[in-house]
Amino acid sequence: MTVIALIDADNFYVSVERIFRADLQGKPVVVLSSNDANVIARSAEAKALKIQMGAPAFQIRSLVKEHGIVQISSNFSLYGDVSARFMKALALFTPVLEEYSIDEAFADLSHVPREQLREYGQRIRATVMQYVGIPVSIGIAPSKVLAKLMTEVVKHHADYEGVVSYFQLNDQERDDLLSRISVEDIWGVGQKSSTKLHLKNIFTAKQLRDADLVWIRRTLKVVGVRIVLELRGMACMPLETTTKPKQGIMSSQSFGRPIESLKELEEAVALYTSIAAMKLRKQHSLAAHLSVFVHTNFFDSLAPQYARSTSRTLPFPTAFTPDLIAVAHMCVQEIYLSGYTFKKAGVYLTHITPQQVVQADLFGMFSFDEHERKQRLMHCIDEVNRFWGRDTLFFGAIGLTRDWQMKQARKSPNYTTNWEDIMSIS
DNA sequence: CGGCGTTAG
DNA sequence: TATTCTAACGCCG
Repeated sequence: MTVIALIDADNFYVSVERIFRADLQGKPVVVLSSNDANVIARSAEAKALKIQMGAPAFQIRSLVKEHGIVQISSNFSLYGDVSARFMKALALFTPVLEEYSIDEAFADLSHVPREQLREYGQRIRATVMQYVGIPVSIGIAPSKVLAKLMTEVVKHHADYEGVVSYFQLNDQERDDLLSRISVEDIWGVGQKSSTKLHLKNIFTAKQLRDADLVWIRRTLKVVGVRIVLELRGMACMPLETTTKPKQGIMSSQSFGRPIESLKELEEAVALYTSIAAMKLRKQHSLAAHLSVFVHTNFFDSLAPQYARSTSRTLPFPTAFTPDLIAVAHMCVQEIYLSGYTFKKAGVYLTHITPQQVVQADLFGMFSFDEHERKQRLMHCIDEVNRFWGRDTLFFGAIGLTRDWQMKQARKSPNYTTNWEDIMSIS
């Protein structure tokens, strides 16, 4: 039988910040989204103060003052780098590893004798703590959905010491455990599905596990059937061990301040296009379709509202930033309306194909030589920026002032990815 | 195949 | 003053 472990870093972003700031231990800490707008990670102490995930920063201001909560702007290059080290540490324990998200991985532990699973889990925890410096929780089970559930359980019961295995429980204990879990806490069961289940008097994980599969298939489709089977201990979600190129690449951001002019909107869209194109090249892909969206501030009930998107199919797949910016600008010009105050814009690249496969277009506008030249140019720019920092070379269309860019007042240094920010001991 | 709905972190 | 960002998948027409 398959043995799957889910290794989940505790409060990952906060834990990463704590690696470099010993003074944050034991304190309530939150990490904020871009524009320092929302809470996107909370330390255990912050959770104890009832700060909700996603809470707008301005809503927790009195709590911050009262309890001395430390607020930190998100630093995704730092989190990404620590995540890579985390995954590397996990790879020491199994060749079959799915990097599920920035702070979680599924590992196949079928090779470990059943009675040694918990001890093995403890070794993983200790290793990650020693090599990376972050605490993790581990749930072990015969399926992904159950492993996810076990990880949630372990986080709420200190006596498990960070590792719990479904295999250590007898039937009665499994039933008891599943009866104490609400359906909405199951991985893959969201708000809409929960409501449907509640109407059928299904409230707990045990009730869902024992539900009628025909009704489930009719109501929650194949996704629901898969979840039920997994709850029964039948693995039907295989581990995805290879990283597939993204099928869509999005770059969007709320502005640091409202934008009214077409010129500034064009600059912002040019910036987002170049970021998206960079991600595209990083995974060695080309895109053949580009969409742009803009909208006003949905939360400002007094302001006139406007939201629109449009897209273009490109004559041939490309990752050449200037060509993409030119198309993006056509899109913005099409949807821009003066008299509105824009809060957010974004660029979405789709119809993504591998770089190697270049298909000449039907109308003969495609020149392979030109394509090669453009690829070499972008490669040079990427290399320069990789070495000297991402803002070293950029296209003029982005603008020079960019004072509409997001605010991040409380960002930690890039300790591990920028020489300027490396720690010094005095 | 595109658009929509749902879920996730 | 202030409400994130990104991605995947399944269904339906």
